[in-house]
Order: sequence, then structure tokens, then C-alpha cells
Amino acid sequence: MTLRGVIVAVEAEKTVETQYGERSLAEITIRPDDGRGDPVTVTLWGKWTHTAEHAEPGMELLVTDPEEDEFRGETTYSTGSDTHVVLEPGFLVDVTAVRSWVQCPRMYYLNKLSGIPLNYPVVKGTVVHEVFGDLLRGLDLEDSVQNRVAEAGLELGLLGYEQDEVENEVRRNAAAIEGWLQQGTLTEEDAWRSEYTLISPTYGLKGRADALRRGMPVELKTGKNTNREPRFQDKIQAVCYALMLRERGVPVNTGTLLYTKNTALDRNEQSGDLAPAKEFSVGDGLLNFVVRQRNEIAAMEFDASVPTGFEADAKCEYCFEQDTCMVVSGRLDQESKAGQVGTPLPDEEREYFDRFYRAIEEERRETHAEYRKLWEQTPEERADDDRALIDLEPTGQRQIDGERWELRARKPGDAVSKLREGDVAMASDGDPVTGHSELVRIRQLGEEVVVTADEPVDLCRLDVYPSEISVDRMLTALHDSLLKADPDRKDVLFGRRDPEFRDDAETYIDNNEAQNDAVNRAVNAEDFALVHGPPGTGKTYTIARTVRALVEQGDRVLVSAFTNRAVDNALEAIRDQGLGAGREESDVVRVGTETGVREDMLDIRLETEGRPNDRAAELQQAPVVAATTASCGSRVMREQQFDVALVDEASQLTEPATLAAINRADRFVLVGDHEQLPPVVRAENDLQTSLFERLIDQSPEAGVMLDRQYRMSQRIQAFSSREFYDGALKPASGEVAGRHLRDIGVDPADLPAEIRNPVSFVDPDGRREGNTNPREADRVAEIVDAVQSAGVPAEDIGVIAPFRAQVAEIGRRTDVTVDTVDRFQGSSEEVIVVSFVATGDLDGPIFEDYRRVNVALTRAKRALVLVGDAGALASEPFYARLLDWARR
DNA sequence: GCTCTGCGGAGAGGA
Repeated sequence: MTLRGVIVAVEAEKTVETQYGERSLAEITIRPDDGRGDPVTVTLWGKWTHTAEHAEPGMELLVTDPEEDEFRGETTYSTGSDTHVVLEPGFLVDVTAVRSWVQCPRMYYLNKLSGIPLNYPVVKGTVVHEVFGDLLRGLDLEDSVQNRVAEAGLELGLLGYEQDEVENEVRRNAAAIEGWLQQGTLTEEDAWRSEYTLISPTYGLKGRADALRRGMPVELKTGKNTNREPRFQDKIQAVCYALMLRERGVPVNTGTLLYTKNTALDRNEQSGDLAPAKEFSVGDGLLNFVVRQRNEIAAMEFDASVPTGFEADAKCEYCFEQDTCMVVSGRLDQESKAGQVGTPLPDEEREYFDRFYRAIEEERRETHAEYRKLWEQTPEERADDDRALIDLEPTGQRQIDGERWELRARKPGDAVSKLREGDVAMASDGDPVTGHSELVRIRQLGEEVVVTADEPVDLCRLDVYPSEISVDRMLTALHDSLLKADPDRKDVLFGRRDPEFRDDAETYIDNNEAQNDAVNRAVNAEDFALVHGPPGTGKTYTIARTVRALVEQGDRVLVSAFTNRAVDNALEAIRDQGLGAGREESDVVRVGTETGVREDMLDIRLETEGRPNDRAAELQQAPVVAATTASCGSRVMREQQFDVALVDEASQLTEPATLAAINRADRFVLVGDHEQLPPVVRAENDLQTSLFERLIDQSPEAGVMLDRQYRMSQRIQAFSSREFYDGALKPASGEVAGRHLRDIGVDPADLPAEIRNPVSFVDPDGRREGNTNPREADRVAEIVDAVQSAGVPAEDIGVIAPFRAQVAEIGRRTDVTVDTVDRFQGSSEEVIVVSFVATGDLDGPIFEDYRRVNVALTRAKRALVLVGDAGALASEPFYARLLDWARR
């Protein structure tokens, strides 16, 4: 039995006399989640009072296997022999975080804040781990060493390492592993498996064990340890995995640490215990200790407080992070055991840091809520939520290169989900949390689903695997921009100084004054420039022309955007300017994964595998580098410096995500449109406003608005121009203004009367059902058919709906592109049909942000058909104006 | 990457 609920009261610890002597206890009252709602009291005995000290009203508490008692007619609970007390079980702490917390709570905080830098021990450690996995999967040691070192080519090159010396070192590490493995495999056939992903609903833990041997966790350490016992923090890591395995019913009582530098080669010169593998027994004491440590972290994060180092017996004089720790606490004016050095940041910067730190941590909690849905939702609910494909029928498994696995399954019916080809996902036998699951990469997602994995699994279900990476990257960007950035940069970001511009004026673009102004602004910016580009105004061309001008004046340029698609769009235009002719030129380099980068840009994609020096040179010598903002926060990109960072679709980026890109450069140019979609964030907080929007408000003089659009007819653009751009948006020419279906060979007479006008409104009299409206979907499909029959090719028609469910509903009825507004941003079609779904009223956040409507309407070039419920639309002034305009 | 401690044991126990 598990007791679970929100804490309503926490009593102070007290000491009582029992028949077994003096014992301490603390009482916590919770309101259980069981629905009855009557508060119950739980008595925490002995060491669990430690957790009571960290508990606060409002936190969630989980108690496993409590003992039930009657006291004064009420049921009470207390901790027993099998009891674990867990604070905030919904907050998922990573196992490596528990490890660093145990070393020192400040270390945990510093790691979180500043990320893992690019350094040799880290890169080498990763390579050795990969070789270890390969050996477990039966690969040849020499092949594995060579392949894995080559794969790390770029990082090694940036660190100035040669392939041979790294191979030799990895070989030495791997030899220790192999020797030990051979002993084991002689007796234990098939008792191994590598890289085991675990998520714990009970303990609020997640992590990936390096390996399991006969079900027991094995952790690999690339260092040396000649003590008889494994290092304490290493044990902690293994104990976390043991705890999670026990939760799944595996009777784990042993953990193993494998120290790869404990080799026979050193035996002559070293004394001590040089066996690479050190086993230790996992008892209740350690398991409980780990739960209590995790509780400390969860409690600290509950109110976003900052650890000082006093929480544990940290001994700063031994710590390698002492200097960093003192600098961070000095600059952020934090209490710390190590002490402080340096002057604190100005108050407004401190306030900014705190505000965004909290906002990012809120976002992290929302990400954890996504994880929770893995076990809180039924498979059917997950599928309805578009977050999983369920009821897959496995059709085959085979081993492919490198002893990895390719798994196939048939997808029943026309199931849809957020999953995309190239995504990392969680494949399972049906239950991703308690069943057998593996992290996989999706290769193909049609009627047949194909994924690749390190280990085989029955491919019955595929789940979105939430990632904290963007949250982590935002934190490191925040850290870099406040603690490492040059003060000059901060002065303009905080509005203490106006951005400056050089006076030069040149003609870069001779047929569009605003675009030419924008390029001049960007090229002459001493600090930053902002380019406001409403739909169809040639943002991308302006960016490309700017990049060329910057490169010609000798600048090194970083081109970035939130999505891979936007980066590649910008790159395409940049290549049209004559840059990035091909790999030989290597003047433009695209940094990104093979699956993320668009096919026609793969020829300039930076290969990360190969000879270190060559790979590093390709990146370091490129005058133009393009990468997503998430990649800009990567270990590799954090080492790069640019003169100018140019960020496209900046209005869709959170402020810290934008910082990740602009931290890399002396000057920056943001291009965007704050009247289109804002950043996608889960929590409601400061992350919802983009840096672009904030700076446009703060320094309007740094901005140029592109005011001529090359996309929509006059009739189509009118509403958007009036409602969102104060009427300033104009067609670029008479040709654009007068665009009509006739120009592409369509006679309006061939269309049904109700959609004969360039902008029309149709009310199908449907009913909203959840996030769909089947009748409206029917009608949309009929309209699309009619448009096609009149002669518009399918590829020139697009359908936009607010919800993915309706997108799927319509998609079943037509072959043209159907997608959500959010996915349509950045593209356009000759004819656009918009399905509003809502009937009766316009309840729901999706309708509250009018910017979404702006995006939907401005995708159309020659014809726009709005399909919806007139009553619902008329119920709200903005939509009523839209309706009037469409029916005119 | 270091010099160190953090981990008990069956299991009930107070008012």
C-alpha cells in the first residue's frame, strides 16, 4: 500500500521514550489523493525525521508500505521496515544530480547552472562508455575503439588532441573492461545488457544505468581508485539504480563499480587494490539514505532556493570547484560555505537572474509533468493526447551494423502523434515505465514504423520521450550571459545604454527601401539591430543579404533560429547569395544532427566524425556557421566566437534561448515578428515574452520594419495589416496587390458561389466534439475538392486547423497539406482553408492569442476560405471584426 | 581530478 497526498501540516521533531529507548519522531499531516479528502497523520520515525525537516505544507508526500494503527478512533500511519518516505515524487531528479548533491549541494547547483564544459576527461569518458557498451554487445575491441574515437573527432580536435594518443588511452581503459568481461562471460552467458533507462514514479528519480549484470547495476568510471571500497558518490549512483530496479521487483542486493584505470600496467608502480571491478552490497541503510538525499533536492527545488554547501559536510578546501563556487556566490551574492569573491552584480541583474532562474525551473517542472503522463495516463489517453502510438504490431527485429538493432512494427489504422522521424522516443512492450522499454531513434514513421535501438524490445508502443535539454540549455545561457558576458553587452541588454550604430550608408538592395535600411542597420550596428518582418516581407532574403555584407566586411557570422527548418531556410537564401557553394569552399558550415538538417543542406553539414584536426579546422575556419539555438548551447558551440550572431524567427524564442545564440558573438541581429506566434512554453511566466519583443519596446530606434509584402493580395492582407501592423503593411507591387486565382489559370466561375471571392466565409453548422468538428472537417474536404476541381494543384493548397485532432480528422479526408498554425508558420500556399473548430463560444487559450489568427490568415497568396461557426466567432469582438471582413 | 564522512540491524515504537 502506498499513501500519497499533499502536506497540510508538519510538526517539529520530538524525542519520546519508548520501550526500546529514546527515539525521535516527527508527524506530518497530509490530505490523501484517494478522493475522500480527510486529512491523515503519518508518523516518521528515526532517520525519516530528516525528511520531515525538509517537508513543507503544499509539497506532495508519498509513503510506501506504512504501518496502520488506530489511535483515538482514527486511523494513523507510521514508518515501518519497508517504508520509504518521498517528498515531491512528481519532481524527477536525475541520478547524476543525486551523485553531485551527495558530494556537495553546491556542486549540484553549479553543475546545473553552468553545464558540462568541453574538456578532455569528459570526452574521453564518453568514448570509453560507448566502447564499454559495444563490448557488451559483442563487438570487437579494436573496431570499437577506432570507431568511437573517430566519432568524437570534432570535440577531440577542438581540444587539440590527436587521434592516436586518444586511441591508445581508450584502448588501455577498454582493456581493463574487456579482461574483466571475459572472466564474467565465461560463466554468465547472456547475463548482460547495456544502457538501461529507468524512470521511477515512486521515488521521483530517472537515469540511465551503464549496464546491468544479472540484473544488478554496473557503473563505469574512467578514473582510478585503488581503495578497497568504491568512492561513496559512485556507490550512490549505483544505489539509485538499485532502488529503481527493486521498484520493478528485481531483488538487487549488489552494485558494481568498474574503474578502468585500475590496470595491471600500473601494478608495479602502485600499491593498493587494483582490481577494476569493485562490488559492494546494497542494504536498506544505503537505499534509505539515497531516498533522503533525493528528498533534500526535491525540497530545495520546491521553492527554487539555492544550496549553500552548509547543508552537507562539504569540505571546500578539497574541492576542485572551490574557485568557481566562490565566484558564482560572490557575483550572485549567495551565501556559500566556500565564501565569496568579487563584487555582486547590480541589483537589476540579480533580479533578472532570479526571475528567469525561477521561470526556467517552472518550465522544468512542466517537463516533469510530461514524464508523469507516461504512467498517470492510460495508453488510450496518451494516444488521444498525440503523445504515443499504441497497439503497434511488431513485425520484425534484426541486428544491424555495430550489433545494434532495427525494430519494425505495423501501425494500426491512421494513428497520429507528435512523434516525427528522427526523434528519440521510448519504445516499449506496452508499458514504458514498469515494462521493458528502450530509448530508440525513429527512422521511419509510415504504415510501417522502423526504429533503431541498442537492445531489442517488442515494439508495441512508442512514446514521446520528454527531454530537459532545452531547459538545461536555457539555464547555462542565462549563466553565461550574466556571469561571463562583457559588461558592455549587459549595458545595452538592460537598457542602461542605447545601442549605437555607425553612420555608413550603402546600397545593398535597390528595390526595397525598408529592406535596404534593415541591412544597413544590421551591418552598422555596434551592439544590436532588430529587423521586424511581417509575413511575406522578405525577411529571409534580407538576412541572406546581411550575412553576405557582413562576411564581405570580414566578420565571422553565426546564423541561428529555433527550428532546424528555419535555419535551413535561411541557409538556402544565404547560398543563393553565392556563399556556401559546397564542401570544398567550406565558407558556410551547418552544425546539426544528420536527422535534423534538411537533405539539400547535408553537403555543408559539419561532419563530427573523423580526424580531429580536420574536423576542428572545418568549424573554426568557417566564416559562416549555422545552427539551432539549442545547438548554440552545446559543448562544441560554446567554444566558438563570432563577430555577429544573426537570429531568425527571434520572436518565437524565449529570452534565455536567444541568449544562447547571442552569447557567442560581439554584436547581434534579431529578425522576427512579435505579431506572430510567441515562444512555445508550458509554464506561464517571463519566458513567454521574447527578447526580440522586449528589445523592440526598449529600443525602438534599433529596429527597422519591413513594410512591403510579396505574398498576399491586397484583399487578403488588409485585415492583418489593419489589426496587427497599424495599416503599415503594404503589397510590394501592383502585381502582388492584384493577385488572383485567375493568374494561375483558375476561373472563379468554376468554383461554388460561396467561395468565389478571394476571401470567403463558410459556416457548415457543425458541432465541436473535443478538439474536433467532424462536420466542419467534411465541409473543409469538400471545399478542397472543389478548389482542386477548379484547377488548383493539390500542392498549392493548405489547410490549417488549431488542434492536431482536427488536423488528423481533415487529413483523413484529403491529400493536401493539413497542419496546425504553429507548424505552418514560415510557409505559404496559393489557397489556404482555415478550420476554426469552435462552436457556440471561443473558450480555450488557443483562441485567446490573436497572433495565431494572424499567422493562419497570412499564409494565403490568392484565396482564403474561413470555415467556422459564425455564432462562435461573433461572440468576441476581434473575431467579429474578422467575420465582417471575410463576409464583405 | 581528492585527504574526508555520509550507509546498521529485525522491527515496533508515543500520545
